[in-house]
Amino acid sequence: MREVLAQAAFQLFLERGFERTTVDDIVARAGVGRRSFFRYFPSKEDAVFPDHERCLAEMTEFLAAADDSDPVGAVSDAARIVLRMYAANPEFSVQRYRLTREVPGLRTYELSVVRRYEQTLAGHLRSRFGEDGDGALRAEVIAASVVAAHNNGLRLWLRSGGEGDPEVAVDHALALVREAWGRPAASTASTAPAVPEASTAPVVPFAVSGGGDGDGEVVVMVARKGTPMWRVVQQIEAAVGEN
Amino acid sequence: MREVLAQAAFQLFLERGFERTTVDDIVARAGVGRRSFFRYFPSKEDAVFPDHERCLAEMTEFLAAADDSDPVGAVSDAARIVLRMYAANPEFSVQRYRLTREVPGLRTYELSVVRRYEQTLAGHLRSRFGEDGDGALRAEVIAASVVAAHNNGLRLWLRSGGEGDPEVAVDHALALVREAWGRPAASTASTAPAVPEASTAPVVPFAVSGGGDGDGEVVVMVARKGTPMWRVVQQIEAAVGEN
DNA sequence: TTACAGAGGGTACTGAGTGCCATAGTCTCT
DNA sequence: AGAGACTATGGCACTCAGTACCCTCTGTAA
Repeated sequence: MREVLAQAAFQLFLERGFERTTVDDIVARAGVGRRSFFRYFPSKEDAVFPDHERCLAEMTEFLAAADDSDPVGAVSDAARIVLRMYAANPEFSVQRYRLTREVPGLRTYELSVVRRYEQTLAGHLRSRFGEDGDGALRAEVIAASVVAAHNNGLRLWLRSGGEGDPEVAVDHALALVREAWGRPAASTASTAPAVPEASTAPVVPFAVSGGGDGDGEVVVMVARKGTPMWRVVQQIEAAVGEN
Repeated sequence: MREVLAQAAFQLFLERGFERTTVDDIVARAGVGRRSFFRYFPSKEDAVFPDHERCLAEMTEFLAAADDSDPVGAVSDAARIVLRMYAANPEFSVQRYRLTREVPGLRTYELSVVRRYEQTLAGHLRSRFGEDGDGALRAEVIAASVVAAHNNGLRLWLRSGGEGDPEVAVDHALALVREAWGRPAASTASTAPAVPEASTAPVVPFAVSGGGDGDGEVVVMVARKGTPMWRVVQQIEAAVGEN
């Protein structure tokens, strides 16, 4: 039934476009009641990505069983799981890609899906790197890199119409990431110098009327050297105005 | 009017929550017609992020004027523009952060905003790296890394309640990215293009010696109203000093 | 047979977002 | 001053996604 609905929906989306297809249209073609649609898909967008939940679960399971010795390799392999899901149905994936490119609502929805993959990868890396120090930072940056690399290779394949093997492009992209992050780089983390807090107002803005029309007005500011940048900007924004 | 609506909306979101606030509630509090709301904000979510459009335009402008010698440094500095927008209104940013964490719809919306920043950065890198070979790949991965690093530092600051200087965490995070992807060394602040614009210099900084030790020194700046924020900041950074 | 459970269907409602038109203020040209 | 145009705003009606509530049907166990 879920399958029937997903297929009916996808057909209609290709025929009339996503926005010009109502849920009533979908359930009419599928021959079911409108209420049933929302039983199987929380939203209209979900019908376009019917298999991501399963794929996400698969990735989670894979990472839980992964070897601890090479976390970056593990998340790279986890990303390949997603790739294979796409590669398993080239024509569907390509059509969906074209559809998603056209429809802003679907693009946004896809972002939230990708984000969940990314967070799953980041969570795994975090658990290996540790939460403290730069562990969380490295985890998130590497996860983002892996996802970006994967998506680059995947899009390359999708734009080609689903011809050939997508894994070669993705492998190459992931190799580039591994080259940058894979080896344990000597962290030259220099603890940033603490900026002293000025108790007195660091910035004193004056608005001075200029030519006569309000637009040529000039703002004069006085700041102490060493004032934190954000505090200066805060004052200036208030003075210069948002326009 | 836009401002009035945004404030009324944000108040109500904090009071009753996002979903439990209808557009009718907002326009009632703002004292305007319902139709006007959608004139200023395409969707209810947009009212929560009223300044991202301007910030994105600012970033685009900044990158268009950026030096070609150090693309990674340029996109890092571009990311700092976003940071400063958050830092300019700490209490608002923190409240919005907490709100966004709670509401799935807002999280998704924020993702689409972040994505646009990322694509802007990637576009700039792509134009410098070249589209061919690994140029596009490197551009997208580095853009994703920069965004992830920026967001990590930003979230750290937001979770702290907006205390202190967010730039130190973000600088540190961006340094980690630069270490992995950028060329060696090159402090970010020192690459700031030194001045410029003989025609209409928007900012004229003066350093005036103060007490005797260099720390009490005072800087006087003059800016025309309507000057792009990033240009002002650029000048001030050169004058106030990097730290 | 009744009791029950679970899948699907139907109806009415809320609320976001849009299209269309009316009205008021402002600017310009003569 | 007055006609015409342009812009900002309000009002109204409509579509459609998503939800709450209740109904029917079917199969199973006692």
